[in-house]
Amino acid sequence: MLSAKEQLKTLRRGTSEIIDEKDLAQLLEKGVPLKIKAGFDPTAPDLHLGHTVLLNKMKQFQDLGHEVIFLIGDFTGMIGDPTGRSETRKNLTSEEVKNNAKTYLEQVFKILDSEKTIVAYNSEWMGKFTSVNMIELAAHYTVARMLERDDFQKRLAKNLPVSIHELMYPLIQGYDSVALKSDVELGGTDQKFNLLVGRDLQRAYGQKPQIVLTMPLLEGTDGVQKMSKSLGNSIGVFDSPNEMFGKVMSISDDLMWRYYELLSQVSTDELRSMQEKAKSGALNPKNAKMQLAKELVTLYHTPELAEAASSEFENVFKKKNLPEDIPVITGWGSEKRNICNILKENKLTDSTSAARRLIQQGSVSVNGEKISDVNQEFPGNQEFMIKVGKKRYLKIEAG
RNA sequence: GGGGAGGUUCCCGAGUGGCCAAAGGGAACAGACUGUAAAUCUGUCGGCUCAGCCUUCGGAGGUUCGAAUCCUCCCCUCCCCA
Repeated sequence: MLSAKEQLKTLRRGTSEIIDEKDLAQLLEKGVPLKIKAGFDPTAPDLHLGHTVLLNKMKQFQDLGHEVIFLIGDFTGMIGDPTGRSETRKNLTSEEVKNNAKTYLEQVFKILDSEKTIVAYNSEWMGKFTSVNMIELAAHYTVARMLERDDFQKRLAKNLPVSIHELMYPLIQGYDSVALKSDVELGGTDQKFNLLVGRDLQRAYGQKPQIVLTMPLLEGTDGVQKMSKSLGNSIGVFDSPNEMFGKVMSISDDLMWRYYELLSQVSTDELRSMQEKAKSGALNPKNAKMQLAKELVTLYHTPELAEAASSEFENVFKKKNLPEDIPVITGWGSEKRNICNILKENKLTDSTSAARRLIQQGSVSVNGEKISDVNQEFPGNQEFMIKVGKKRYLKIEAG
């Protein structure tokens, strides 16, 4: 095991807050593996890079020889975490929760070592919880303290409903820490309140309160809002190599460093030197971004696919060659057909109106020649290539 | 149970009888510039057989030459009182 000091240096990277760092240092000094807890609600079965920030931190603990517990909140999932919510979450059925949990694990072990990870479900203990237990648990916390939470405050101020069961959520999550006797709990900054409740409850149940370590929420590709699938700014763990590579390349330079810090294995020292080189002009930020994209594709796919995605990228965008995976359809014979209809029918545009607009804006080309006439027609008995905007291609084969 | 506010195009949000396919902002898309950067600027942003036509403003009817705007009923959300 590394010295406590070295461990702390690794663990501090990208971290938003450690409560309390001194206590953590003390625990690490002992040189024994710590119980690291991180809970996941099985509500979002599609993992994106935002989720991996936390997983990376778990992986670091794991690599440092600690015991990482991946807690699936199958019980809490049925309640729905009110954190940051402007409205009550829809409750999940136990069926949905089960399915989501399964998908979750498949994705998670791309990062965590499945051999070393302990997977726990909080229904294991919560399912046996009696109503008496529940009331005892509830007695450890006051309404006023619970309502201090910002998200509840906002809702109350706006006269939006807060259901009683939502007040129970932090208590149950906190009780998980009691049940697991965790030494450290990880979570996003938005989880701070819940994580702190865990400390209070551990104290109430006669345990040593856990260290709380919060990780920042990763911004999405827009660089502003947190990464979320519903906002359309996410990079999914299961995105295809080309897609993932392209999305990473499209982020801003500032955001790139953020991604480096939170998603990459590049060491903190090396990262610092890269940033300096980029500043002085010795390193083209674009190359740094390529490297990051390659690293991430390697991690979630394979080195070979990362290499392929990288050269495909160079090929298409730098050398302006055609991409390799252009969809191909068979033509429609000698009959002549209107370009707008061709675009619409092959889903290159949403409607013929959209097709017309794009043509008028000069973003449609056939065989490399810009189309300007909305009424232009093409027979389907010869091969040609349509390009819409920068990314949409379609090849028509003679038919 | 009583009283009040409101439901508008992907989202937020103007619009109270014709000039409304509906202001403004955001998102998105396209063009310029580039490193497919980002930022910025410009344009587009319901549909169609596209200089014209058709369908939209919670739902169904009605008044009117003409309704997102007025009337009736219904559905939904929120507030206040009980």
